[in-house]
Amino acid sequence: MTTQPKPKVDYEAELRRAGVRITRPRRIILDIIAGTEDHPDAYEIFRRACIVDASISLSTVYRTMKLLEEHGAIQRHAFAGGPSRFEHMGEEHHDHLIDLDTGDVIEFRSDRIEKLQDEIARELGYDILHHRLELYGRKRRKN
Amino acid sequence: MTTQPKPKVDYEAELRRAGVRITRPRRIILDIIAGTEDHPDAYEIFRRACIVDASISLSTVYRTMKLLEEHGAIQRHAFAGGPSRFEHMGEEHHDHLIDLDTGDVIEFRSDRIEKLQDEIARELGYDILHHRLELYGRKRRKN
DNA sequence: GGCTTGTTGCAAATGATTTGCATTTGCGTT
DNA sequence: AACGCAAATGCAAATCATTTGCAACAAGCC
Ligand SMILES: [Mn+2]
Ligand SMILES: [Mn+2]
Ligand SMILES: [Zn+2]
Ligand SMILES: [Zn+2]
Repeated sequence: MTTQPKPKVDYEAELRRAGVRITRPRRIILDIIAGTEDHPDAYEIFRRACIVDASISLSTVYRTMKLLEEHGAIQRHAFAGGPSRFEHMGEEHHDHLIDLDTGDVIEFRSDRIEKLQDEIARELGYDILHHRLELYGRKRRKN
Repeated sequence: MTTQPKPKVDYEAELRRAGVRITRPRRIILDIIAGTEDHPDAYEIFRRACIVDASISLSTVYRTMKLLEEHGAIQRHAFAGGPSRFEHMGEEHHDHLIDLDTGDVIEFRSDRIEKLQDEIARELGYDILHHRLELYGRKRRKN
């Protein structure tokens, strides 16, 4: 009955194609992360999944997050001082600004920074496989 | 007896001034982090401390790291998939490139990236208190 | 040298995440 | 539609990094 806002990608088909069994818990978890724009942690996903099916276990959430991560369906973020948080793999890469007062996570993207990172790595003789850029701050006092 | 390569800052005096008691374990740990240029984790610091005084406990290492961090004497890094690692607070800020094959940590600094970060935060209405920029990569294949 | 209070070592507690295992289930096959 | 088997699940117990309670101990001050 609960219809998710049309997901950009059909993860279910994609995973099935990769030989992954689509079980009931997996489908539920997949719908949750495909249907949200925030960055929930494992326990929050578990909580939301329980609303749909109270028999789902936290272990399965963890196992599924790892599986989805390995298949490139989701991304894991380890923000400072908290458990891992997840989000569906979006079309375009972005980094995050964390509001230290509210905990809000704001997404942003800077092609210039991305480019500079590549240049730096190149100069050091490296190829970047992935990176992590997080800004931690608070709302500017409008004085 | 063990003389460290002249530390840039006299943390001991600095801490004492702040009302922190300089105990034997603290002095030993302080010497270790002041005298190294790498990024050891708590257990590695514990191991090195034990060479000087086998009675030091891991708890004390953890407690001391937290204390030193609060007093701005050291910096804590939580690189992907491992325990926290520490380094003495250097004169100038820098970010890190982690070699995924060897685990080596390479330091770098880009004023342009630092500046862009500020601009981005400003545009979003934020002031950055601190940030985290880590590049994960591997040596470029010289082909 | 003794006093007061912060510090230590040790063991037990925590929080996040993983894992062993017996039971269940997805899904290609009959 | 029922079978069969490997893969997935739930639950409890195990791990890992880090923290904490508490009694014994030691820094800094008179
Ligand atoms: Mn995001
Ligand atoms: Mn460094
Ligand atoms: Zn980025
Ligand atoms: Zn930086």
